[in-house]
Amino acid sequence: MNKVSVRQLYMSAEAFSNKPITVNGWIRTNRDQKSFGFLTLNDGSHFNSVQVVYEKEVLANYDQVAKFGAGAAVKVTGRLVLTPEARQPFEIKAREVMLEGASPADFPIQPKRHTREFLREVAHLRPRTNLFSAVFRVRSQLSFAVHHFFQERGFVYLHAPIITANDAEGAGEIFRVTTLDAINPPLTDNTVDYREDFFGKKTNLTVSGQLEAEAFALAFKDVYTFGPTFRAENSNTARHAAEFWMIEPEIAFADLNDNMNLAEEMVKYLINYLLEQSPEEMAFFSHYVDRGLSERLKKIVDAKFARISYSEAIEILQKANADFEYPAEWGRDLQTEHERYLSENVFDKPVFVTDYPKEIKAFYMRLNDDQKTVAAMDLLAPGVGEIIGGSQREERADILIERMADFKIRPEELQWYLDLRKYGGVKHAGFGLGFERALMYLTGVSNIRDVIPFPRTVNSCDF
RNA sequence: UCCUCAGUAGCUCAAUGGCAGAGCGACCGGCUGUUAACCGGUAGGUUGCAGGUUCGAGUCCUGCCUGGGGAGCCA
Repeated sequence: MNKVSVRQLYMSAEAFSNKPITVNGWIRTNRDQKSFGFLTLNDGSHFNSVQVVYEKEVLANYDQVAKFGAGAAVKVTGRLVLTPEARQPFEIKAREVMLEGASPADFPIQPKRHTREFLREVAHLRPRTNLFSAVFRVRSQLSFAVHHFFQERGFVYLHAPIITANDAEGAGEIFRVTTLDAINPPLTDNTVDYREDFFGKKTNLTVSGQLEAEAFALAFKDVYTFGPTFRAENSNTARHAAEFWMIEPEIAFADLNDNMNLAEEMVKYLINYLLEQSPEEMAFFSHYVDRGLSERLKKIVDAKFARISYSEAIEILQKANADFEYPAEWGRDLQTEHERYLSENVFDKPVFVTDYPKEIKAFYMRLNDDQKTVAAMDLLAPGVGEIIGGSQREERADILIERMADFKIRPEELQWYLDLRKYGGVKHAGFGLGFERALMYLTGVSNIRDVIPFPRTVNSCDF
């Protein structure tokens, strides 16, 4: 028997026309009548489902099939019939419908509208809904697109460590990694003695693979990381998670402009990739999740991203005819309301903001000639805010050491990082792209918890 | 962490301090082409938890828990 996926049917329906096939999947809806009925069957291989027609005079178990509930798994054997005049392009005339796994009446995903909040509580079952079926197939596609983009350009993919002893990145609160007994840890002078811990020192989950990526960039020239990242921040927003994935390219012999060019090229590549590879899903998002999404994304591909300096941004904001809760002021970080105003009102497309005051950015960012700003860049996208943060890195050892001192980072903690400047150091740059933020931007899904299979956030680690 | 809104049937929501309800879903029945089918009927409740005020609390007060939205932090 020819076992096929629903995707195969949609890809080449003609080839299967009138042929006997077997499809395995889960019932979305079951509508029975007196002598025949219809199953909507989805197997996850395609956004769309396939309609199965079953008839009393064909199926010996008709009465049982008519009672199969939503969520039940079945194996359907029958003949594919093209139905160009009907609402669906084809259907399966069943010769046999076998129950593989029953689903009682209390199956939570019923054929009715559910809120995202409710579906989060049944995260193990929500992939069987239209929305999450689309989201997670696109998530898979987008991961692949990221690799495609960099591999086509000769970048080397680097697996940065998940566990690290770097405590100096300043990228946020960390999760401690330890095997010590939490109730009775080894003490020396009344403080926990991490020399007795697994690694013989304090260790934590990574907050960024950047420092390691820099080491590899200064060997392979163009590299990227793509892996999980952990932040123990007590953030309670729709765009923060404790565990998320980040893409961090790092390019050598390159400056901030090269960096922005790469970021812009990548964002456009990812959009194009999804529009081509996931047309059904993107059409669904554009219709039901964020109206007009596809058209907006297409416009972005053709647009030149705006680029302004932080100082220019402050000027625009100060002259703006807008009622900000906090007025823009040079030296202070941009508020969310400022970022939104810039990306949504002023430019209505992604905008790079560059050259921030050194005090509000990380120690490794390259000091500009004005001695007041650093070669940093944030990409602000309408609707989701900051999706990329990056910079040209400080390659001058003496200045880097001064900057570390400003941030109270002892050089011996990052001797290996300083070594990179000592031995063949060269100008280089890189950025971090929040994978989920990109996914939110590209799908129109507005809560990060709805683009992560099993999200981890403050006070929530279920499943 | 702060501000704010909410928590009542499986889900989404009503209910002036005075009998706890509807729609959807489920279940049962009907229907010869349905497609988030349609028509008729049935069942379904510790009103988030713990106290308090009151003759009487879903409703008012206090504390806690959970969730949404916003802010900060950031990707």
